[in-house]
Amino acid sequence: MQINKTSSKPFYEQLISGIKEDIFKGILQTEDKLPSVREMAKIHEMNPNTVSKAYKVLESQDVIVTVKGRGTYVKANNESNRDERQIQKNREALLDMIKEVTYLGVQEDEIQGWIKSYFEKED
Amino acid sequence: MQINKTSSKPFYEQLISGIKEDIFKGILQTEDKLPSVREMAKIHEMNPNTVSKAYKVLESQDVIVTVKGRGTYVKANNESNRDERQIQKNREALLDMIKEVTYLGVQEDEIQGWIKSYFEKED
Amino acid sequence: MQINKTSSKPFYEQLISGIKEDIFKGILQTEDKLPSVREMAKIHEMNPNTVSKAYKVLESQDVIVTVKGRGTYVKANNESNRDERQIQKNREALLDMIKEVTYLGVQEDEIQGWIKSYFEKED
Amino acid sequence: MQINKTSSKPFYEQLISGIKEDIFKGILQTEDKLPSVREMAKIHEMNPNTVSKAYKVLESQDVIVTVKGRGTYVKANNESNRDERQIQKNREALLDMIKEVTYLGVQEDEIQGWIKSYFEKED
DNA sequence: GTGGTCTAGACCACA
DNA sequence: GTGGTCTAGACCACT
Repeated sequence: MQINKTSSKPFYEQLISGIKEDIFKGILQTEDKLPSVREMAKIHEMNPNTVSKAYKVLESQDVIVTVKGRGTYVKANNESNRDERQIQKNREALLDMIKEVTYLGVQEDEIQGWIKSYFEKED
Repeated sequence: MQINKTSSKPFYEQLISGIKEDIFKGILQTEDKLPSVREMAKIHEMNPNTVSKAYKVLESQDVIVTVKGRGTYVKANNESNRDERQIQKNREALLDMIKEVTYLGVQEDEIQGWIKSYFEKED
Repeated sequence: MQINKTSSKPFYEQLISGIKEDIFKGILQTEDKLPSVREMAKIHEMNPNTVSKAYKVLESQDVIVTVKGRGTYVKANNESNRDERQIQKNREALLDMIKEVTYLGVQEDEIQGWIKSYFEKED
Repeated sequence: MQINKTSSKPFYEQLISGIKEDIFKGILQTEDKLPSVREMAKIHEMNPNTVSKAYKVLESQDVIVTVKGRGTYVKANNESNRDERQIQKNREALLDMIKEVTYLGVQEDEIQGWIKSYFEKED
């Protein structure tokens, strides 16, 4: 997982999506132990508070679970349990962006093309 | 155009996309005069400075022109003159967001569907 | 002389340079009578106050002279009487602009080329 | 960098060109951290909002990046990626100014001289 | 500590 | 009347 130090996206959000990505890709499996807050902070050269914040959010989203004195673990990946609120939020932001590029002169086909080629590359 | 006072999206950004949308939909035409800063502020019950900020951003994006002492006008939308740099930036941000929702469990079809229905609504 | 209604340059300044331009090109000769404030305002569809302001500035710069009850006339074109203050101001603004395009990646040669071709075209 | 409090040029614009100049001269290097908004405000005895405004413009021009909670940094100056649109705009404004000084009695040689000596000074 | 947003209110230039 | 600049001061999000 890479943290982009010059991105306008907050570190803690980058951490969150990074961890989710790792789970999605299978790099992190159910029951796997995550690095401790301090370790993770060292790895990415960031403030432990920032890592802590990310873990708290992930816990509130039922993605990980923290056991006092033992550490933090990946929860069973309940795929059916989509966070619709989160999705809705992202959907709106995405449509805003579509609006933006449309205004810049990009047509629907072109956008769909971007997405298609993105998913092809990912395979 | 509606300003959502409880949204986390700043007022001035809401104004910006609202105005762009109005132009895109043809509600605002080239050369049309926008409400004055003070009027717009009154309409949406916000501070003139906030409106001014939105207008300035739109001007820097070549969407409107503002002439001191006279007002603010919609600029000709020079679609042939695509700002590839700007498009590239937005394209990247868009793909980041796609990545994001993908990890939230959304499939490619679903995303393509969102976009399709967005463009259908516009017609 | 053309007044650009959507330029960010104030009308009265456009008028001033327009008149100076006409004098420089010989369209307006020494002792020629300028249109009255009201006429000029009608011609360019602007407020008489705006024309009046331009005339006042030109008068203070010794370019024209107003005779009460008779009208406004072009003064003897005293070429040696360069308005150094005005030139200095423009010189600074020009260098600021050079700084700007330099920052955008334009080299000295290219800029000198622009200017050269500008003067060639004018001949 | 000096801010001229009596100049008609707005503070924030003076700041913008001052910072660009520092970058161009190498005083500020890629990835360097700029003084914080509040520090910069203190240094030049101005309101933090004014500094903030300058930083925002510079960010929209891709000159700096600002990361919430961390500060503002000089971006890599991607010279190969010339923004032709922006250059075109400045070129027109520059030629307008040339026209202006020409009517004030300045000759082509003199203008070319200004530019030449500007670049010589920079070395 | 960092920057971002918003308000309120003053003063100026232009039409 | 229009927009532009600047200040002072409040509150919020992120590190």
